[in-house]
Amino acid sequence: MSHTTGIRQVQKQKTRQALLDAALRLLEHQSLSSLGLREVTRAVGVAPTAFYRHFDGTAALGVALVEETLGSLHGMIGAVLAETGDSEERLDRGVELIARHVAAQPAHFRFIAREQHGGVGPVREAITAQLRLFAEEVAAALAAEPDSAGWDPADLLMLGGLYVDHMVITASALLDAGPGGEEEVVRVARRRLRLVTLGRAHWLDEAP
Amino acid sequence: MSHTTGIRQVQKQKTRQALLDAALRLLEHQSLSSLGLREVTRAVGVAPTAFYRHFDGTAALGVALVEETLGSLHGMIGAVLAETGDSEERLDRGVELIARHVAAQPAHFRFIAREQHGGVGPVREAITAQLRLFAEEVAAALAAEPDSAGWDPADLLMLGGLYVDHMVITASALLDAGPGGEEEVVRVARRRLRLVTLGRAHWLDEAP
DNA sequence: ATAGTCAGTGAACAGTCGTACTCTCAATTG
DNA sequence: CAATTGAGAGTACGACTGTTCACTGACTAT
Repeated sequence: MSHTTGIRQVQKQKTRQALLDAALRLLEHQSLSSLGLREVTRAVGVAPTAFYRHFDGTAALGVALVEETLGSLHGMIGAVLAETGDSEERLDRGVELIARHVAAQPAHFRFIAREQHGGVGPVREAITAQLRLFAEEVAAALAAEPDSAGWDPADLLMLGGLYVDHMVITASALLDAGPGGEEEVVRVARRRLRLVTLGRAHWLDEAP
Repeated sequence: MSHTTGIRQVQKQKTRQALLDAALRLLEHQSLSSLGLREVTRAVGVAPTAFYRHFDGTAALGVALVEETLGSLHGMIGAVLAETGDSEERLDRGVELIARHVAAQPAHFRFIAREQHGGVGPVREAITAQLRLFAEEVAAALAAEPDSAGWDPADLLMLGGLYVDHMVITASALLDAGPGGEEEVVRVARRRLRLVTLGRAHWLDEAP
């Protein structure tokens, strides 16, 4: 075996990441379908043709950005939901978690919110698939709770989807809210969640 | 006074509408920020320069499309909510109303969902403003109901916003769902609304 | 040491784009 | 009637786009 550092591979990954970073920055003020291939390479300081060494086109770059953004979030929500403690407490913690992540990586969430219904098919589908995965994870976490006794699995998935959609809406609202307006968004998001939780508590009151 | 038919004005409005229609059709598979001015005029069969007689640019055209799409919906929701009848019944009717409108004018709703978080600032703001108006209308309609006795106005606005956001999500889901999958979307949307309604019924159970 | 691999270069291609001009000629006005 | 208006046509401009091709030269495997 050799002590090869793999300089080649490392450098390639480095420029690839540079392309992703530059694209994400450019996408803060426009959508993917209007993002030019040359625009990205220019921002990195690389010849336009070098782009093809990493991606087939801007659409493929978009899909990679989806993975980068949402791939790292898996399990995190489940971890929060699995925490012990008061229901109200967990709820607040979940909202806070979102707020912190959005504040830490605004561009990533902006991108997701923007391209969730955007004009580039493959990217849209990638986001939809990831969000559905999240909904299933949340549903699985909910199923483990005693409050979910007697619930139809399909209804749990419905609830999970409701939470996920709300998460996306909240993230987007946080981005749209200027600095200082975030507190109000968080307050409303918490009340919304409380209302949903109330509905959940009385879901089985009626006859199915 | 004259019996002028105003042929000039009529023709202008006609081509203006043709531009809007053509743009809406083109926007089904791309987003506004990538829509070319020439692309639209080509679809209409008009010289590119003629575009400026009607809009400052594609952004202004987008704002006009927002007005056209959401302007006609005002009051409709209020009318549904004002209907007498069982709460469950009204709920189903509301979902059905959305489903019918989305099926009747898919392109309009696709446009709204796509540009709500899109890359064109003025359009995004126009949509946000209209949706907030809807939320306020819904809140006002809810306030008139006996179930809302004792509710904080801010909480009613929260609930109205929840309904509106849910409406947008449902519309988008209907568009993404292929033909035949719509029934499932409607079913889930109804269950979501029922859960929210349940939460609403028990909102005042706890101490504020 | 040598041959091969491959990330990145640079020039050139045919298009498309937005916008500024001038011009036309039918509808309107007085 | 004649004078004016204004929606749309036509041309031209420079700038930008995605993609192709042959190429260099540092790294890699043998």
